[in-house]
Amino acid sequence: MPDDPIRDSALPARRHLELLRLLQERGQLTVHDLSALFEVSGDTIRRDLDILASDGLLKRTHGGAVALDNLVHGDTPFMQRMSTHVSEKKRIAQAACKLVGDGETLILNGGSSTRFLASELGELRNLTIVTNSLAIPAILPSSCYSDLYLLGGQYNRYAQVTIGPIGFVSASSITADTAVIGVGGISIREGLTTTVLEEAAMILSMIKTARRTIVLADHFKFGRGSFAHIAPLHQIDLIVTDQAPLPELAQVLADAEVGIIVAP
Amino acid sequence: MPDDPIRDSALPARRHLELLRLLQERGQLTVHDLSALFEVSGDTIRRDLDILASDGLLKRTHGGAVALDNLVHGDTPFMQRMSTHVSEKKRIAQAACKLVGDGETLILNGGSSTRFLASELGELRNLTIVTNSLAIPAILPSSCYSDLYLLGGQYNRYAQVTIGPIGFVSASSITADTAVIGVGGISIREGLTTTVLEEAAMILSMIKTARRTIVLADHFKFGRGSFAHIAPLHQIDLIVTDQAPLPELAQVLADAEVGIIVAP
DNA sequence: TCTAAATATGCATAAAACAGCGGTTCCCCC
DNA sequence: GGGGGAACCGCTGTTTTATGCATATTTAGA
Repeated sequence: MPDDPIRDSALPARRHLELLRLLQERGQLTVHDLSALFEVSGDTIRRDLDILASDGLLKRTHGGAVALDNLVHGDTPFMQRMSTHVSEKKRIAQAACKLVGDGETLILNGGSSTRFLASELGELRNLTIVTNSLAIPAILPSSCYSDLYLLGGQYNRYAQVTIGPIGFVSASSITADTAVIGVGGISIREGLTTTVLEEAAMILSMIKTARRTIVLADHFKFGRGSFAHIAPLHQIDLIVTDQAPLPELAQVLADAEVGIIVAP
Repeated sequence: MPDDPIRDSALPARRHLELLRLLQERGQLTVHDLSALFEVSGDTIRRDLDILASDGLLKRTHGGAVALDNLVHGDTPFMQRMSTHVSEKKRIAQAACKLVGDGETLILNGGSSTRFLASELGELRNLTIVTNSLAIPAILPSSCYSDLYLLGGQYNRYAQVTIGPIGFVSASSITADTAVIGVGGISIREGLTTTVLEEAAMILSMIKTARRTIVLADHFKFGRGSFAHIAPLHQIDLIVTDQAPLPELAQVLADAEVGIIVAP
């Protein structure tokens, strides 16, 4: 409408951009405020937020939305990552559990996804687990493992992991059945990526140490690339996710012989 | 006294994030404080905490919640040791602190005494710390160290330590200024002893890696011998305790050129 | 042991979300 | 120029959620 000064750009996309900018600035938005600001109904705002939430650009809540720091360079508080997309990660963890058998040797890296997996392993028995996460030993059900090894190295306070070489545990080399890896992004051009540079090399070692590699990734990771490259896609065997990737990425994964399991 | 007024916390999710941030900062929260801070009823806070607890993001307690990092694994017999002779161990830790200077490299083994020491290091700066305890990184004041290394190895659930060779950290050998060691017993006949067999060899390696060894031991340890022998008394330099040992042991220690510091 | 505080449970209320409907606008293509 | 369709928007009634309050119960601490 020509009578409106600022809001004449009635395009929804414009409103979405403005909305994200505001969110970045304030950390949270309420439907009520936005409705007044843009002079549209609450329903419209609600629909906008739903769309943005389904794109993983914000976290929808009762009454509005809150920001989720998806900066590529990850100084985002770990607890925040633990508290976003909780239901997706839980479902992924439960699906991944079924891929593991009693008595296997697992390597787990230290991310929020692998933590959820660790807490879901209660049904299994006699696992041997190797990890660089200091949180996993605390939450891992003690009934599921017979041996648990922690990889030594420099401690990263934010991620609560150690970073170092993994070639040896107890002074001798190891081979594992399965590496279960949480990553920062999965994209066609960059492959697997993560936010912490030093961690990338460590994760690659984990992949090479294991006969089979399972990557845990919610669908928001698809198409995203963090700055530290871990490995090309063909180095992994399986991706467990909550929603199938877009056809283009799916095709590339198929060509690379990477299986995809979508958690129900 | 709440220096940080939370202004617009209309959204529950925002409150949850803020709450987790506070928790990470303070380690523990009370329902009462949070209720005042966010200006909502205690019931609401209680429900929030329940949700976050069910997501595995914190540990619920009577009256509030604690961070998972600070959680000393529920019902380990280790907790009993943490809660016995508390005042003695605190005094010992404070006295031992004064023996450490800024910028030193410390090796700490994983016992209740060294944990108390770790929590008292807040005044120091630029330490490099090497430990096999998974609890120490969680309680160590982040202001005191510039680097923190965790020794890898097999995880002992009860003591929350790793057991393995310490010769390498990040693939290269190390030398430390000071090893601070908590032991199970100090006796004339058996020297230094501990309860976990595998740990004994590891502690001896720590002692040999450091130029100086300080043993933390409350007076109940004197004359007691656990079954795993660590080293003879002459291998250490100092004992920090809360009460002087009996003359006979004191004489042997003097002959072995071991200094004794009695915490006031 | 005893007492005060904290929790659990049920309920009431207001706000927000959801689902469906109809109107409008814009664009594409005939 | 003019359908036809798709997207956008606001409205209405119903359902869900968040919150606070009252009561009974449990817990922690003196």
